[in-house]
Formats: sequence, C-alpha cells, structure tokens
Amino acid sequence: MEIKNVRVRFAPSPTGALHIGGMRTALYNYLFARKTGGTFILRIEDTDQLRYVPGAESYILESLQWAGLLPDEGPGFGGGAYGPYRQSERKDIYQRYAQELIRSGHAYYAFDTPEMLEACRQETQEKGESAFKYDSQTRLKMSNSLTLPEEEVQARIERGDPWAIRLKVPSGEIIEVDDLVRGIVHFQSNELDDKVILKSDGMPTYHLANIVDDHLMEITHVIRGEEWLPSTAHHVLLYRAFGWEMPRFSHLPLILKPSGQGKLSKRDGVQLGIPVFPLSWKGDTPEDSFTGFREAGFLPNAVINFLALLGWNPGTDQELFTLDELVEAFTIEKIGKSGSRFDYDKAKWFNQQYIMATSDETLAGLVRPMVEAQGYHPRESFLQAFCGMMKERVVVLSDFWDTGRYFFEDLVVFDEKTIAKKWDTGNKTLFEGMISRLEALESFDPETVHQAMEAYMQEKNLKPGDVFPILRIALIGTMKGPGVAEMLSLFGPAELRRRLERAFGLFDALVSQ
RNA sequence: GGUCCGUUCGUCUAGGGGUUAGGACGUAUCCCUUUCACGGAUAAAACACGGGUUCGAUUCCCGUACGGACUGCCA
Repeated sequence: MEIKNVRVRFAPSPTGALHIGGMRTALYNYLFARKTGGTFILRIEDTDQLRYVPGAESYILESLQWAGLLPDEGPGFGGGAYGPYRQSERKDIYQRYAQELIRSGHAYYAFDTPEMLEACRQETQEKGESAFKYDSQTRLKMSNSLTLPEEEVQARIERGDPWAIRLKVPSGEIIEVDDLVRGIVHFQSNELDDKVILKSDGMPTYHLANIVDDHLMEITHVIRGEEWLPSTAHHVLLYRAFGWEMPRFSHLPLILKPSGQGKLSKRDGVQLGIPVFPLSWKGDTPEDSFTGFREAGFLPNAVINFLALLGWNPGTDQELFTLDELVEAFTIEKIGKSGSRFDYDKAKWFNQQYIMATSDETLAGLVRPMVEAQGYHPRESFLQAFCGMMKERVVVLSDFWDTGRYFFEDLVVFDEKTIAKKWDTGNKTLFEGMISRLEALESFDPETVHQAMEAYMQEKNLKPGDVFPILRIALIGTMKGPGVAEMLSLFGPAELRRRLERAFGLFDALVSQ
C-alpha cells in the first residue's frame, strides 16, 4: 500500500462559540498530525447560511490560538493548493460533483418541499408507525426524477421550481465501516434514508461537502465526534459512488454532563456556573453568553492537559503532560470507547498544578492586569514576590486577586473572632517593640526577619501562638495565607509599620466594644 | 419506535482468562507546620445482570438491563 503523508482536518461549523468537546476534537487531530509528521488543517463548514453566526469563525481561530493548536493550512494559514477552506467559497465545486452523481445514477432530483416532508412525518407519527424515512421504500411515492417523466423534470427545473438532490441509497447491501476506535461497524443499506446532498439554495449538506472536501484536500484520517458515526454509512456510499479511496475513520466518545445524563451542553455551563467553552462568548442574549476557561482563570496548557485525558490516556500513570509530551505519547489506539463525564474538580486540579509550575515572573505578567483593573500599580518586584508566595494557594488566576487583594488595599474586614480571643491592648507595647526591632534590621529577607522575631519572642518570653495570629490578621485580615515572616519581608519596614499600627487601632476599638 | 455505539471505585481511567483489580481527582484521617495551602502517608470506594466457552472468567461469545448518539433541504 502506498504510504501517504497524514493529513487531518478540524472542521467546525461557525454557528456559535466552540464547545469544549470541539476543542478536544481539534486537539486529537492536532496531536495525531504532529505525532505522524502530518498536516493539521482547519476547514470552516459554513454551508448553512441560516445558522451562520458572525464572529464565530474568529472565535474558533482565537480559541485554537489560545490553546496553541495552530493549523498548518486553513483560512488565513496558507496551503493554497487545497483551498479555499471555507465551504461557502466552494459552492460550485459541490454542484459539479452532485451533477456527476446524477449522471452516474447515484443521485436524483427531488421536488418535495420541506413542508410536504413535514406532512409525511406528521402522518406516519399520527398513525403510530415508525418515523417517516425518504428511502428505497418510499421514494417511488414522492415527486422526484425517479418517478416523474424526464420532460416534466426538465420543465420543473427550467420553470425554476425548487429542487434538491438526494443520494440514491442502494437496497440490500451491507456497509462496513472500519473505525480505528471501535472496530468494524455494520449497517444495512435498507435502514438508510436518501439523504439530501445538495439543498435547494444550491449549498451542499454536510454529507456531500465533507466527502468532496476530504477527497480534494487529500485527508487521510477523519477524527470526529461519535455523533457522526450513524451517518458514516452514507459517507461510505458516497465514496463508493465517486470511486474514491476512503480515509480512515475514528469516532471519538462524547463528553457527558458533570451530573445527570446526556452530553455536555452550553446550558450545563451556565447552570453549574462552570466554563464549558475555551473563551468567553457574548451572544445576543444573556442565555447565549458564556464565561470561558480563559476568563475563568485557567491556563491554556492546563485545559489542554485536562482535555487530552478526557477519553484518552497513555496507559501509564503520568497525568501531567506538556503539549510536546502529549504529541509523543498520543496514539489513536489508546482512545477510549465510552463517554467521559466532564469533571470540573479535576480541571481545577490541573490548573493548580500548572500555576504552581509557572514562574513568578510569568505569573506577575498575568496577574498585573487584574490588579491594575482594581486601581493598584504595584512594583514588579513586589508583584512577583506576591505571586511566588500565593501560587500554591490559588486554583484559578482570579484567586490571586480574590484571596490576595489585601496585599494591595487596606483591610476593612478582619477575622474578629481570633482577635477577640488573642488581642490584649496591654500587649501593644510588646508588638511595638518588635516593630522597632525589625526596622533596625540591615537586611529584610524572610530568613533574617524570622530570626529577629524568634529572638525577640524568646527575650520577651512570648509564645508563637500569642504573636503570629495577631500579626497575620493585622497584615492581611485573615488566618489564611503565606508565612508571617515572608509577608513582613514583602511589605518592608515602612509599610509593615503602617499596616500594623492601623490594625492595632482597629483591634483596640473592637475589644473595647 | 427504528438504527448504531457503549458499560471497571462517586468521577477520569489502567489492566486483561489465574492480580491483594493499579493510578489520579474528590472525600476522610494522620504527619509536616505560626495559619492556609503545598508536600507526604493511610483509609473507605469498582469489574451492571444472566447464560454460555473454559480446569478457571472482570477479561472471550450471546442475551438482558441501563446509558448515550443518530433518526432535518443542521452540522
């Protein structure tokens, strides 16, 4: 057999925001392409002008960019020999091939309007029969170029009557699909309906467009969602009708709702308050607007890592992967067959792991806009040190501000219970003595600060429990947070005196109430 | 309803004719510790059911149940 270069495509429809499941499909295609030294192609399937949503295509591009899954070919990415990559720009190509199918007897004109078909469906449903299907059993009762005389067909077409082209599914055949994930799947052609392949508006349906493009673009492997498995039989028929070689198919398991049943939908995101899209999307209505993983404070590598392991695993205990490591480990054979539930807790865990592994400098760059949006402009060294001591205490990027805001602003609320229990106005002079001692320090690194405190505490016969909780709350208002010496070091002598004196005043007021 | 796909701890999953059925998230407890986290340790927790095949099935086959996808001139 001829060995061809692998060419795979990610073919989303620009009907809205790109779902996280689509993101995973893109990822697996990307990984397979990189692993095999092949080509990763982006194709925009915009043959449905009714469902077309402006901005969706750029959303898809931005999502892929954010995730680091850049196509080798696609709209705006070159690869001229195979373009264009938007199906709406390939209309005439599909029409040519549809005509070829008519000539070879594999397809026919159908004049039945959507309204008439709807009536047929209604009727069978009311009679309690199984759903109406336009197939080898019923097509001779409908109005099409199989039942109408040749002259009538011509007359209708010339008159401008609307028509569509349907695939003429042969009867009595067994169709075999050899799926790389699922093995061999059989279909009886008698069960298949005569799918519309060219719509009355002159656009192809997915079925035709997908086969023609995959052939013309020399796609070798089709990796797509499981929802396509049932129509793959039609696709096989199309390849046969054209006499074209088929790509290999791999149908990916679905991503399921976090709880309950069914596949993950955008509704789950808003209902549970969790992101199910890579980036935020602003639709026409609040119900059609979503927060993305990026805006929820996730790092792209964490999302990629999480997604990669949802339905695939390398067969080892490794959980953390760089993109390059994923490429190295990825094989289609290791893709699972059953649907995977979307586990947001696991996603957060991945994010935390990635944040901890990110340098303070990089983190500061990500956190700065959030802090500045609040009106604070910390020194870079301060911000970096802040990120360094907070990064193992946050899960998403926004936590840096949410749980660390009191490093920038003066506290207005503090852990009153602990203060009521621990604060003794009479001890204030002891703390003031400690402040003076610290101010006299030549070096202000955490280690020196800590030693000075220990020495002072020993001198004055103070216990850690009498000192640390009070300082901690006086500094940032809460019992949660980095080590006290670290924080003192971060603030430096002047700011530490300011914060402590202000807080002690607050404590006095509280206790005297 | 019909067609197709699937089923190992709560979740993501490894494994595969003979295993104490392994790991991770989450949960609980403990250790580390000035707090919180991080890190470490321990624990509870799974082969849907019924028939075969076999000396032996969680693993192979067939049913059943359950779940899912598809069933548009949507993709």
